[in-house]
Amino acid sequence: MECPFDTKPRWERRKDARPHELLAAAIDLFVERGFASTRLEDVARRAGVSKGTLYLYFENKEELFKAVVRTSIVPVIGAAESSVAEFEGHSADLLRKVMQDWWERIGANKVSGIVKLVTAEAGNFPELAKFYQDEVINRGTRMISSMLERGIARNEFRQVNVTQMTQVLIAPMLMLVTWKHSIGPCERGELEPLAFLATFLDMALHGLLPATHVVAPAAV
Amino acid sequence: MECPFDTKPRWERRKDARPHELLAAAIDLFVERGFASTRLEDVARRAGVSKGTLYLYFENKEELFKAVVRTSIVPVIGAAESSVAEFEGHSADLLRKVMQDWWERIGANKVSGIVKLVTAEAGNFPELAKFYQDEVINRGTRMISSMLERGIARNEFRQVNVTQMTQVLIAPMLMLVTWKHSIGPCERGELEPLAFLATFLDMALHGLLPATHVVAPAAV
Amino acid sequence: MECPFDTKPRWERRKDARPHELLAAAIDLFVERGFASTRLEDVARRAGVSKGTLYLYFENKEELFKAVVRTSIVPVIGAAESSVAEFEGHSADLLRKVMQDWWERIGANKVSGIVKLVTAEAGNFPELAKFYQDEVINRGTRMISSMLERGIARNEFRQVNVTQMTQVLIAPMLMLVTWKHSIGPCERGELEPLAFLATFLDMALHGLLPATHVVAPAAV
Amino acid sequence: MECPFDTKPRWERRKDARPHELLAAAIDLFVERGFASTRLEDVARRAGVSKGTLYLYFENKEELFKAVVRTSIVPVIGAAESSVAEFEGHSADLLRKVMQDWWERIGANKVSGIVKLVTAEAGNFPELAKFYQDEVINRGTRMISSMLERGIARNEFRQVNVTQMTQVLIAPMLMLVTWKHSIGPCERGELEPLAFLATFLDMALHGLLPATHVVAPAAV
DNA sequence: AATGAATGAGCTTTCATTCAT
DNA sequence: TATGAATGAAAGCTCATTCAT
Repeated sequence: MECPFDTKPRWERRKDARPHELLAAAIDLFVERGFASTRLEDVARRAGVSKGTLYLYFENKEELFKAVVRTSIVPVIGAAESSVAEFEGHSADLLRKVMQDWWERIGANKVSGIVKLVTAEAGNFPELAKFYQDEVINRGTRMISSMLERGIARNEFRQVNVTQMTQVLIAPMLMLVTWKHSIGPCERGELEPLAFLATFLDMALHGLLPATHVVAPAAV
Repeated sequence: MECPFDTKPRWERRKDARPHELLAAAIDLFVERGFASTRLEDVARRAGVSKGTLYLYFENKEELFKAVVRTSIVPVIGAAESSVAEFEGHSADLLRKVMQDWWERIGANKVSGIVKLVTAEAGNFPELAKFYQDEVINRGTRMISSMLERGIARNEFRQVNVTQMTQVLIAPMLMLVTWKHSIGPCERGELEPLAFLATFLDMALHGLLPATHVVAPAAV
Repeated sequence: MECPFDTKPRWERRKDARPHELLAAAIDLFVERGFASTRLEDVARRAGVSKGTLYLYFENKEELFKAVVRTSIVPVIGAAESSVAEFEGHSADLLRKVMQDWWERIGANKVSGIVKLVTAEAGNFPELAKFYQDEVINRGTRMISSMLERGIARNEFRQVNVTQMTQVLIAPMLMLVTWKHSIGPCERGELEPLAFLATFLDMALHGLLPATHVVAPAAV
Repeated sequence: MECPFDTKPRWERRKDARPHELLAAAIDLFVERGFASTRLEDVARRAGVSKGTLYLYFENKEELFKAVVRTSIVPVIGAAESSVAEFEGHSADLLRKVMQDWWERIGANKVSGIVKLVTAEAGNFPELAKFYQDEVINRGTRMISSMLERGIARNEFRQVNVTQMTQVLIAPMLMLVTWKHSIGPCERGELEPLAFLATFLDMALHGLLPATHVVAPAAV
């Protein structure tokens, strides 16, 4: 006789869990092997389902990848947008907060591998590139720019070139991610990410804050 | 008098030119599509030869790639090593020179695509990763470290942590390359590479030069 | 009522039958063309499937070949081992039985082509050679030797050199197989295999049986 | 200053030697690797010439192989034919002589590899098969048959079935060759070829000689 | 909803043969 | 006569996607 509880067939109980399990498996493998080299069969196996099942939930490999981005990265941008919209303090502190959140939710996380993957393979998958551009880069860029504009409007930042400064702020994140997922693992002398970010922020704020501010140089 | 019919031979014998032509085609395609996605048939076609011809000059795809690295990147490292060995002036100027040379010969060049390719795909091709590690990363790292040690020995630099500072100096080059070959092309607001490098150098020298020194922001 | 249009599905799902069908196709083609010259696409086509399907069931060409050997030859050795272990009569009769079984299950059969193939190509495929050595030759040799030792122990055979006599007993089988799959088909005057085997057995028993025995020429 | 003798350019002096050198290289490689697996480039290299040169002397791979057979095997058949035509003694001695000559000039020699190669690959190269059939097998068969007929005509042999006995006489040679070039090298307990041939001859003569003859059994 | 067998285009590599030099 | 660069048809194997069950 079987246990009277939990008699529902497993697949039924799991109906809602499937997409999560598949996405979790997908993110792992995409991060490990990149987009082109990840085999859908492996994703399915890691999620404990068959290849066909994967196609019930995701139209194809690209849609699966988009879903991974949508669940792992886009929400972080949304949160950052909210931070910018709702923050009440000094813009320098807002900037610090946004960078710190990025580090916690992406940089230090497995998800950073997805960011690196896009920089690595976007060229070969134009549709993915476009999707990522629209959903992540443009929104992220806009968010950072709006943060700068807020600072300028409140006279907390100098009248810098917003577009260019936006790139400068993105750069260290991009670098950390590239480092972590390519050269980094081979190197002995680690690039200490938090110290690096701090240095970068100091440098950036040096260019952003009105002249009267004095910033102590950070230890790299 | 020429024959009025199309007398073009089925092929032309160009033993000496072939390797160059093939390497040129290979570098173009590797940069455009990456290692895995580059088809040897396309390389051959672009060089104006057949698939088989390529194999007369390069044992296989990996060897072709190594040859590309050997001809396009390794010599730049060699030149930098010589610079470090032979330079007579202040170590800060040496540092500037090395960075500038890098920018001219790699960063601003198509070759930068190869550097980016390696960061993108090394994980999937361990033998290539090892080759690049040995021939480029280790040598490059050693070269930069020796430059720092020279500065310290001559009391031109402070007693910094050489290993870590080496990474910091590599980082902006890595970033420029990543930027240029992934996000960059999609962006409107360009990251101005020379300005970026200059900023980085200033920041680095700020940490390197003895406290008494006053450094005017340098134009790279 | 059947649909009057051609409703044949693009493919049919025959999981259980496939391995057999593929092995049957493989054995035919291996026997016809040898190992190196057999194209997996042809094997697949003969089995009525596509190239890819073959790889669902066999990891690669060598594994396919091993599977052919395992299903067609190895069991015959197993059966012979059992015969030797269980036989109760005179060792000369056991020897006759084993040779006769070999003829029925291998020599007279298509499978003999596999034996010939191995002698023909083992030199070019060391891994296959090792496999066949382990699974067939060593086991077969041991089986024949044990048969001889049984005869000697029971005083039914003379104290011959077991190792050498084992080779002698293998030789005619090898010859028949070589003959059948190379010179034989071209020849008009057939080598009558059964008569040949009988002659050989008589000769061998002449050397094996104690002097006092008188053996009537046996019909195998 | 150079030696005044031997000033002719090497290629001129070698003009006549070329075919020999190529044939020698070809026989080595055909024996080592078989027909299909032997690369003409390797043959050329071993002969110390270029691939193109090989094609000056031999139309293609098959013609090269035919030439190998013509120089290494056909003459032995010719010699045997002469023996049969000119021999003056007892036919049994003629038979022994022919077998012994075969052993010395083919069986014990590298050339035996060519015989084995044909049994191994004839099926895949019909034109070679036909050539070998005409030049070697048919002539060889005829030669052996004529030897038997001579014996019968001179009342030195019984009235046996010539066709079948011819096959029986070919068989041990075929077996030795197969053994030597496939299973043999793997086996510990060597099949002693000369003893094996002697046994076979005794057995054959037992069937050939008139009843009054008494033949001592040979030690296998 | 779930499965996994089946497909076939695509890619790297090999080598007999040709032919410009 | 001699060379060896160039060709291109194969062949083994992979994997995203489809679809009968």
